[in-house]
Amino acid sequence: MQQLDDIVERNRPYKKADHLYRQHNEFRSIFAVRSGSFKTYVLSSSGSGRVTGFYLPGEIIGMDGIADRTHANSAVALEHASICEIPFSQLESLSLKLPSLLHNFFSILGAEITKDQKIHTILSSYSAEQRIASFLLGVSSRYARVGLSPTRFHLPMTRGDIGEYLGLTVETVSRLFTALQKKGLICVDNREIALLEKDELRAIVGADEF
Amino acid sequence: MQQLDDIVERNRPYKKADHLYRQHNEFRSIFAVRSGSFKTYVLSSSGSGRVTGFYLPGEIIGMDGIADRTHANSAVALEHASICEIPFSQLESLSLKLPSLLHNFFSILGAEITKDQKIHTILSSYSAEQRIASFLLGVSSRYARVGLSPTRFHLPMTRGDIGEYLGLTVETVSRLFTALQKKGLICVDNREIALLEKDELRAIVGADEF
DNA sequence: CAACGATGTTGATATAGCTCAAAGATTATT
DNA sequence: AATAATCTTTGAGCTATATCAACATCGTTG
Repeated sequence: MQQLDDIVERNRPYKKADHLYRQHNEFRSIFAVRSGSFKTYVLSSSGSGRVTGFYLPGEIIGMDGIADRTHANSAVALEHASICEIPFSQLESLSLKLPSLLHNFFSILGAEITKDQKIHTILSSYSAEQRIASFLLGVSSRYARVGLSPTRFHLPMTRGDIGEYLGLTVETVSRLFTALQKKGLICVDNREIALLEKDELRAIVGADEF
Repeated sequence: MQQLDDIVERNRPYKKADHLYRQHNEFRSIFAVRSGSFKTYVLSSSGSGRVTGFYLPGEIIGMDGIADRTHANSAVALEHASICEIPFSQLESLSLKLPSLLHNFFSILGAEITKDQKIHTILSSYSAEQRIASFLLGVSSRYARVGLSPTRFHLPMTRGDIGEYLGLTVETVSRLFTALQKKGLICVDNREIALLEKDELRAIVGADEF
């Protein structure tokens, strides 16, 4: 643990809209979010970006660069944020000496794979309402993991970001937030969300997740 | 290389519809496809499965189990197939001794992550026609990688499988195959596909892929 | 070889979510 | 404080794709 701590660099804080890295940048490090949040996105050649992920405190960003040593996404802060930078080459060499570190790191990579495959299922088979319900429950349990409230939280991203991430338009996201509120399942005050009826949200998603 | 070879187990061949592993099975190994092909899928509680991936010769299956030591998908042979089984715990301990093996393995995991994120973009923003074009070009370059023709190939999966994978219905997949054929971009004879105008397919996809 | 189940195609119709538009709310900038 | 820019909401109409249905083809098995 001490040895891992030694290779970690605590960077300057990032403010909203600061980039952690950009698409095609050389891959050097992965980053652990300490506070705040980031989104990753790709720019299609037609200009319009698509959000590929959101990263909340305690989560790891940057694994999109491991394969070909070039970042496939850009990563940008959604609000004031701070991170720990972990130089990949040092992580790699330290892994060779610390089996438990290697094991943990494999788990982190595996979790990223499992997470991405779950989104595949969501995008290929869920209705708009199911996507939103699933998204809210997902954010909820991610906040819970770091000791924050799973029922009342702040969304750091715009409706547009959520839409891009879930393959929906802004308008659809907005309408569904309103609709879920009318049904009494959530309470929306701009970006402040309260999940009032988690079980009903789970019922909407249907699958045995969360 | 010899040491890696020593831990690899060459299993009995699999025939169509044989399972390599099933959802919730304990994770023990990853598998390299030697010949034939597999699909991975999840069963939603509502019964209907969703295909999460196709695996062609030279590709690695099973990384969905690394995170929590339990397979998140099932994997089933689409045709006669053979694999190499690589017990994960042995791969892990061998990685500690062979830095280049570790490095390669990280690259493989990274490539899986990059691939899954690309599908995310496809599903969240491409039209049905773009999805099909992208899928065909993807299969083409994957066959090319193992020395097979990138312009004439056999699809081992059903239209239904393709539809589930791309978030489309069977009917839409079928109609688009017909439509692309009418435009003269591809030639379809049941599961035999010829890509006649790759550049035009690329133009449909639009992005700078392939 | 006949017959059955699985797969593939095509057509007609329905609908979920998109597009376009406009106004209101919030946040950032001067 | 005023203004601009961005974000959010709501409405009306449209369209890409789903759904439903019927039939054709393929491949397997008795």
